[in-house]
Amino acid sequence: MSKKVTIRDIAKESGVSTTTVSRLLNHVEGYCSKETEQRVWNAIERLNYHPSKIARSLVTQRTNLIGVIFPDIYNSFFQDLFRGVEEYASKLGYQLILCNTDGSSKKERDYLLNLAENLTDGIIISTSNGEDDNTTIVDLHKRGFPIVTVERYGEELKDVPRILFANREAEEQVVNYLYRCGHRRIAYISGPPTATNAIRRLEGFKNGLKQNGLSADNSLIMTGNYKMESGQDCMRKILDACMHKGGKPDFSAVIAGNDLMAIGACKTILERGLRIPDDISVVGCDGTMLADLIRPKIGTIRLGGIDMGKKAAEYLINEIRSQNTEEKKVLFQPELLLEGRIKSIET
Amino acid sequence: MSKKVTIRDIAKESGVSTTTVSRLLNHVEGYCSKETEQRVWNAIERLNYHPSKIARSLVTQRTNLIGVIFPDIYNSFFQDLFRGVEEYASKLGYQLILCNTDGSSKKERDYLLNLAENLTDGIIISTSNGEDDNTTIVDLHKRGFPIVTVERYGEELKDVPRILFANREAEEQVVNYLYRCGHRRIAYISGPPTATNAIRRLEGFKNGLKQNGLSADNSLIMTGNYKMESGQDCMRKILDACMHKGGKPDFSAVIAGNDLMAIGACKTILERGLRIPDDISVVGCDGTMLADLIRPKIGTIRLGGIDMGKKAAEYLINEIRSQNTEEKKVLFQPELLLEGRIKSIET
DNA sequence: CTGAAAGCGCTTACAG
DNA sequence: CTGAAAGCGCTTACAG
Repeated sequence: MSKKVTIRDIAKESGVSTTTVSRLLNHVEGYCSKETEQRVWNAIERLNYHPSKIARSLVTQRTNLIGVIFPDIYNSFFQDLFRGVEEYASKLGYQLILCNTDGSSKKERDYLLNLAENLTDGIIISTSNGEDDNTTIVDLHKRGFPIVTVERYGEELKDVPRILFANREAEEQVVNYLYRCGHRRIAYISGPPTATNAIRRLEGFKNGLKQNGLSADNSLIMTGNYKMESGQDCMRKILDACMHKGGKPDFSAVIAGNDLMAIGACKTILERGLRIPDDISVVGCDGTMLADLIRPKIGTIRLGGIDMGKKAAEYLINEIRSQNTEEKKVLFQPELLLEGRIKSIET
Repeated sequence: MSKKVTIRDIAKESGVSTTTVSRLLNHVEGYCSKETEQRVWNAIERLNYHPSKIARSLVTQRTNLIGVIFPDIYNSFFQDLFRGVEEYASKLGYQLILCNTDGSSKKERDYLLNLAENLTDGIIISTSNGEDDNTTIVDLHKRGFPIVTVERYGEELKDVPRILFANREAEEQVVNYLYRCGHRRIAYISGPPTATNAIRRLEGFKNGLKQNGLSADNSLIMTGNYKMESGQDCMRKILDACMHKGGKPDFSAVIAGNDLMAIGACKTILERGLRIPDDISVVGCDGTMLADLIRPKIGTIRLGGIDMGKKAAEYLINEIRSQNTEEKKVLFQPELLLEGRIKSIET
């Protein structure tokens, strides 16, 4: 790489001090005659000068970098989240460092420490999609490092700014909707029991049953791991256990903890020669493109990842700029996409 | 944020010089007695010291940051690419800054300059999915800045390390396969004519026809924009123009420039009451999860985004470390996923 | 085995 | 309107 052009070279070239060049670069007004200014801009152009962000950061103690930590770039919720953060943050001059953890607590911890102490001005960390270890987050927050969590739960996080999704309410509403459509026996395929949001969704499902005077039947509830294959497997087990003599299932709907498992369930249902939604209505969760693309369409729940990302960025940047110290906590409400995707049953 | 702990504090605390602390931190061997070393580690632990990456970068002139620029985080090819880069680069201690351009040349240019001159040690930039402006890339490369391109074409890039996909060959092979299955009239839905890879795929399609003694029929070729809706639209137009009296189409297969458009085409086909693949076989391109998930399955072409990402990272890191100055150019070959997804026609 | 000192490329009080 | 100088927190020849 050809010799680096520094602010000194510009100062020399245009016959001013580095102070003046720096002021111009940072648009500090009123310290420079128009004529001098022009000379400096010319020199910058001529030498093709670009100030070093690193050097600037060392003195300003800000990098304008935001760390975003999540477990899985293939998951559309996190894609949405990233887009939301980016949309908000890029307008304010921040760039994003994206860290993929594969759900590993160790990676999560490494990234957190790595990004926190040095490199970024703040961090947005979402759920690990598994068992969340929050100790490092709490540590950092206590030390005053700007950090915002998304979909992480735990009493220890109560002072940390956070973005949450109403998981329980979401599944309750789905059950209510199904009930109104005449469904009385509903199966459930849960995400991994280590993931808080999976637990909450399952709780919501059970609450929903109770609210409608239905009782939970354990042979209709299976535990998967948020992957498609587990949706297939769980559906197989449920169908094996719950068929009427006539070859028809003794339940009329299945809810899965996410869209991928719901799609897995669909595969099994179709393989068994059953129809969706005529024999079984299927509802996923996440509002992914997949739910719209597959035929027949399945019901799903939109989480609003983009808006959650924007809000997370807003909270974080306020923290960074120490504005607005009021409590930062928001619960995002579900948007149900069920219309036309659920069979209505005469009751 | 509580007062920052610096290397000075550690030096003072453990009664050595900052030089010694620095050496320990950087694992420069043989400059420290075991006993002193222990004192230093203790102090680091006690004060919870984390060295500033920024300060280090200023003196070493390296940030261990790699910029990754692509147009669309929702596109699975770029997700694969990112994963590949990450897998390779993270092992060597690099972190990634991800920049989403939405296909905008201006954003692309801004990110390039922004990342290049200051922040990152090198950049991997993929196609913009539209008309690619390569001038900034060439500039940076000439100045000796490490940069690797993925799926960007143009004579001006001939000296820049690059990762390419055999777009032409891919579609040629698809046509050959379809021909062997007995297909004689094949429709094509192209990506945007501003995108070089779309052009090449279309060329490959036409080459394939020619190689098999078939002639291109313009009423069977439509231009979309890589989005699903355009696949639907194009398919509609083709069907409107090319139906036999009996309500059956006068072609037996359609190839789309990517999976999303292929899925759009499927929707239209099914809406018209036609069957896949019995009436029309469908082939996309990208090897996305979508192609496997939708029913009926459609044919597709795997690009190998993860491997391309790994190779890109390898090239880039070699450039950064000035190793291995031989020509860096590789053409990735397609892997066809057509088995069992194409109708065989008696001829 | 250890350290004093220069320097990476900026910004910013302070003085004029 | 302008600049000399200190300093951000490290690394690294150089000297011992």
